[in-house]
Amino acid sequence: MDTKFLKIMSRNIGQKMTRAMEEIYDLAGGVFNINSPKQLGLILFEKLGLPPVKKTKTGYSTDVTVLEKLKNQHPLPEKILEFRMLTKLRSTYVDAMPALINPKTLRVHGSFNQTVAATGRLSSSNPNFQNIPIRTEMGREIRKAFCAQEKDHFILAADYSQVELRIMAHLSEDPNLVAAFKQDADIHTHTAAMVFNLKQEDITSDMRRTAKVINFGIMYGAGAHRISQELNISHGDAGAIIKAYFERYTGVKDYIEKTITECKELGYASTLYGRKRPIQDINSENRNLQEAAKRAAINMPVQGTAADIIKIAMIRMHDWMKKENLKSKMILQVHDELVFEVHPDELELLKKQVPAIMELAGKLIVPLKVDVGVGKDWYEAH
DNA sequence: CGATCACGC
DNA sequence: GCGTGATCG
Repeated sequence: MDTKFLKIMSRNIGQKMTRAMEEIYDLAGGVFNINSPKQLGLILFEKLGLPPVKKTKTGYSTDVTVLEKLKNQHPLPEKILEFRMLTKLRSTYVDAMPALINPKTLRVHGSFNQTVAATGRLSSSNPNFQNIPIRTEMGREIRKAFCAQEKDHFILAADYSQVELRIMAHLSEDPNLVAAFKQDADIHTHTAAMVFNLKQEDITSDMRRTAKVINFGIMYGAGAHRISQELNISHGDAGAIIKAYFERYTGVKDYIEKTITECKELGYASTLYGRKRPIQDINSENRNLQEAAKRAAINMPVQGTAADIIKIAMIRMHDWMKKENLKSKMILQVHDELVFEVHPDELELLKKQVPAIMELAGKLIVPLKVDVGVGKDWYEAH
């Protein structure tokens, strides 16, 4: 860990927080606890009279989707979002990491839990290395603190490209999806072309974004309800897009139906390698419970098989590194990614062998693809 | 300690 | 869909 970097970052975020806080109190016309959704709800929806978009069990929702929708009506919601991002980054990551450094090793040693996630994934705790920010630039900066212990050593990150969709292609044997991966097409652009019945070169970035939501949604068993929320479109439009998808990817449709039927008969869903997850609620009388169980049943073979494959890769990686007496270390797993601390003499070897071992860990009817990055820290390695 | 929110894949 | 953690009340 680069603790000097984290210290500076903490100070910088603190300054931004103070500025945001002052602006928030100004816009709200008074002091309140910004971290309290309850107090914030009163300010937004009663004092300022903004329209409450969504409710929670206990009152007004103030989550990111709500505040995004209120952005164009009042300047406060955007400032709240900024403040929330800053506090999240500082309290969960920037200030938490240094406290977890082991004084003997000067490293942070988290736990990878093998018997927590129902699908067979690992989970990570104290700290959770599997949710270090990457999506926003400010968050991503935190990864600069995750660096090699010794000078001249490197961080190497290797991640499976679209592994879950490739597994869906294998399990469903859908000709369209299989062909896309055999051509190594941009899968979201490919799906957009299918759904909107256009040539790939005519796909706009907005259509691609829609297709990306659909691709992920399919693997989560999402229906028109969730898709409409994610894309901020009507329930009817979302339904039409899903219908178009299943008309083009009939193999995926059949596979999903088969998975649910089989789960109803057996009481479990399983991965390609036979790992089982009991899903009792699949035959529940309660509609909500049964629908949730269906989504879990659809997702288990995909998410669980990806977990099986990366675990096979990790075992083979360890055996190989031991046999070759390597000084480099496999240090993190992030569901579809492995991270290594690399001795400079071994860099070229690992750059070649790590993706090779990962790509061979699963035998699918479509190729597995692994992208590799190298740098002095986790930020540069991506 | 449940609820809410936000970070990741 | 699957997780962990900070914070509030």
